[in-house]
Parts: sequence; structure tokens; C-alpha cells
Amino acid sequence: MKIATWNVNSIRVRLSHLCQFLTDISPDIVALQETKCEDEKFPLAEINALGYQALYQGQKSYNGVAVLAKKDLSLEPLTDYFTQHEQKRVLAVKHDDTLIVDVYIPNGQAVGSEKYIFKLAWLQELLNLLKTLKSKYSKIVLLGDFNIAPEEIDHTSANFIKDKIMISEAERELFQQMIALGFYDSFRLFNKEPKQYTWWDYRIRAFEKNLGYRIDHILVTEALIKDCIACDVEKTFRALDKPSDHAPVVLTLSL
DNA sequence: ATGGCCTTTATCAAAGGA
Repeated sequence: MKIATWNVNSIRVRLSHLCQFLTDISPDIVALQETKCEDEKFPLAEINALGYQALYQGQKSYNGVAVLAKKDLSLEPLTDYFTQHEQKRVLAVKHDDTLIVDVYIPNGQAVGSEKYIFKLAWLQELLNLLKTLKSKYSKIVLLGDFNIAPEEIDHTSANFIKDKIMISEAERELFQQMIALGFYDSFRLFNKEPKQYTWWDYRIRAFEKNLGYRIDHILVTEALIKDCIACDVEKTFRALDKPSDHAPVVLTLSL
């Protein structure tokens, strides 16, 4: 069984790449972020045609999350904060006895900015949600665009962003609080090497030079660790013509 | 050392992303 996450940076612009991903990789479950698409404009027919069902929470222009799967999915309720928030950034769905939590954590713009304060507050709300879900489910996959590079080996040394969002102490501390709830970074179960990135800026020819950040993650609870076989960044999808700036991450399980 | 691209829309300029 394969579970994937991918920030597609507009599902309608990236639809051909997404279809190629579903065909070539054949994942069982895919969590998408930045669909940038209202629900009534979601390209459901094309996705259904490839044998996938979909649940999605979108809005115009910004944000938007979706989960695709070959098998049945059902919605898991969120806390009021996320249910009522105008920014559609989280979606929790049940898949058999496993809970899939798809997150698009805010970017934060610059350390100390209003958006950065929002990012930290949003993360605190996510922790509250995860505590609730953790008490209800033993098998949880928490995946998506976290906009946090957890360790020093997870970002390029040629840092061109002055304010250092994604690597600030407060963001990393909140990431570690998620880990402390009982989540494991599945990629690091298999690969301890530096320069293993999932996002490369469109500018500066960052992909060609491998100047990136590892900010897209698939975290699993302890009950799933024994089933994990591999976790890989599918860089070929970042190398396509007109790519998303993120590459998909794929976790393979012996299920 | 700087800035550089891509997507969206109340478009043809500006905002947001990371």
C-alpha cells in the first residue's frame, strides 16, 4: 500500500501531472494541498476515471486540500476552529481503521509578521485537534505541506530568505510538540542523509542546483511503524515541464 | 549580493506563496 502527499500548486493547472502520478505510481491514498479550487470546480470526473474517489475542502484562489483514494473514504469531524475557519487547510478522513489527516500548514511569510503569528496559532490549534484524534485512533497518518524544515539537514545552506520562516525556533518547537504526541517522521526511518528536499523555489533555478527545503512530511503513529517499508521523494514530478514547486512524497507500507 | 517564478483574480497589476 502506498500513501502520498503532494502540494500541487493548483489542481486544475497540474491536472495532467496528477493523472500521470496516479497512473505511474498508483498510490492507494493521495493527500493534496493548494488545490486553489472551489468544490464545484474540482476535477472529480478526471480523477474518478482513473479509479479514485475524492473528498475535498476548497476555496477560491487560495489553499484547499483533498484526499484521493481507491477505496471508500469518510469524513472525520474537526474541531470548531478548523470547521469554521475560512481558510481550508485541513481534512481528516477515515480509510478502513486508519485516519488520514491532510494538512496545509500556513506559510508564515516572515518571522514576526502577522502571518507568522497566525502560523503559530494555527499550529497550536492543530496540536489540540491531534490530541483529540490520538485518543480516538491508534493508526494515524498525518501528512501534507508543513512549511517547516524540522532539522538543519532539511534545508539548503544557500538560504535566500532573510527572515528564515520554515526553520525558526518557534516553528520547529511546535513541530517537535507534534512528534511528542507520538508521531514519527517516516522519511527519516529510512533516509538520514542531508539535502533530501521536497520543495525548490521556482526562482534561482533552485531545483537544478538542489537548493531546497524538506517541508512536506508523512508522519505516522507507532502502530504503523512496523508496516513502513520505504519513503521516497518523487523528484521526477518536479522535473516535468511546468511543474509544481513541490515534489510528491510517497510512503510504502506492507499492508 | 541581489533577485530571479508561478498562480490567481474584483486581471493586464498586485498579492501570495516559501
